[in-house]
Amino acid sequence: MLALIDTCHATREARGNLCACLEPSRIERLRGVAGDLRLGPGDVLFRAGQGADAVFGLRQGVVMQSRRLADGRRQVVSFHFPGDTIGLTDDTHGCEAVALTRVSLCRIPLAALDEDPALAAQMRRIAERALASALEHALALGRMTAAERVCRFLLETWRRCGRREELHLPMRVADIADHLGLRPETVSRCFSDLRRDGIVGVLHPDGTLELPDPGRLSRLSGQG
Amino acid sequence: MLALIDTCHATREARGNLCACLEPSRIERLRGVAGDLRLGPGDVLFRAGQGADAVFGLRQGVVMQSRRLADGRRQVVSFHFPGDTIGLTDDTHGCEAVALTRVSLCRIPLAALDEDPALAAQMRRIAERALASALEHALALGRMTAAERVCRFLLETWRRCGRREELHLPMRVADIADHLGLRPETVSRCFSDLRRDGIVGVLHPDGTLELPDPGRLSRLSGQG
DNA sequence: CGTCAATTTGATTAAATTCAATTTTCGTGG
DNA sequence: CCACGAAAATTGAATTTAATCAAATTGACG
Repeated sequence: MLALIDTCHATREARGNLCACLEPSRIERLRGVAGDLRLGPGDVLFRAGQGADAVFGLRQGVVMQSRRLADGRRQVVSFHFPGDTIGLTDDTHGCEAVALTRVSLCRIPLAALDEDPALAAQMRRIAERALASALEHALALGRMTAAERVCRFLLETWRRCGRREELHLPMRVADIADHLGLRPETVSRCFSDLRRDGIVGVLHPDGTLELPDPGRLSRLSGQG
Repeated sequence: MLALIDTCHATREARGNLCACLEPSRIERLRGVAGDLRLGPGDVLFRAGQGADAVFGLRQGVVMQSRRLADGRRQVVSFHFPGDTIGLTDDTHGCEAVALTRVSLCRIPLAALDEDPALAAQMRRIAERALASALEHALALGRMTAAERVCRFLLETWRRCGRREELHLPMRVADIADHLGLRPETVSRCFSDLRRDGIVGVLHPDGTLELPDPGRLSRLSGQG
């Protein structure tokens, strides 16, 4: 567990790591309450409607959060990558969280927040960032074309995964579609167009996609 | 100012009143730091990009928050009604906030949060609710038809305004359209259809709309 | 009463969905 | 290692929804 929290701390990013803000002494204290968790592809971290008594720091792997309307229509709320904090909600989970790959998380009981004001403050910052990012996403859904949404998604994911040459996308096309408010066929067509124009490389069977020119993606994503 | 905070406290709702959670002694302390603010229609509370050093409790009136893409496309992020807390963000405002009516607010410096853990905790709850509501909205934008979005908007606004027989809608059709990711013409057509079917009454010149049967609206809003 | 802006309504167009068919990928077992 | 079957992704054609363009109506305000 010691190693776990250290790794969690090492992954620190401006984005939203719960431990990122804490001084060593605080982290020391956190060790006592944080739990370890490992999941495989398809495993459920929590379900919609379930009570929330902890948040999770994602160390390794990719997690997807989604909601459903009664008639089956699905909205994929977010994809999470290492360093992200998952499970932030008001007493009851509104979404279901599923692992898309092998995943390793550390579990932080909400009770720990009441005991540590610095942790609670960091939690608020994370909630604020999540809110800002949800509003950005709403702007994309409400005001961007299909092509723009796909470009923005790739660009955003690229940024969040460390701006490497290649992107690892373990989710299915249908998941991306439900994230962007589109149909899988539409997402597929957008990918094909981007490939044809040389803006993205081929999508390898393992989910790896090459991004030769993120700058061009940016221009196509409606002033991202 | 005393009366202001009392009113703010009196407006308490489960929804998101900053003062709602506080015991009288806390509120007493808040009096020392909270400021009063009054705006008229069209006045700007804050702009996008501006640093955020305070949040605002809305006592009276309606406030609209919006963002813009570089090419002019606009997303109306939210409408706020009495009892709401406005201005929650990560250090810099991502939206512009404008008064749609005469508005009265109390201003709470963020510094006050550092001094009062209970206030900070309430702030976190408010951020979490705002996040949940932003995700709901994203679901609507991504997965609902134009008619469903309009019904959901009316229903949601009706709930937030105290479930009265009539609804006060001081915003323009274009504002609702930019909120729902639609064009004004489309929103207008949806309203006309609802009127034709007797689901809403006439929209009076002062912005008042009668809602004879919220239950039917609910059924039309995609399992709202 | 006249002007301007906002809304409403109508006709046409464009974008994305839907339906359908084909190809590719992936897991399983021979 | 290769063949087979199921699931996913891709591509094509038709349809639907909402956007766009355009005109008429309504309402606010001097």
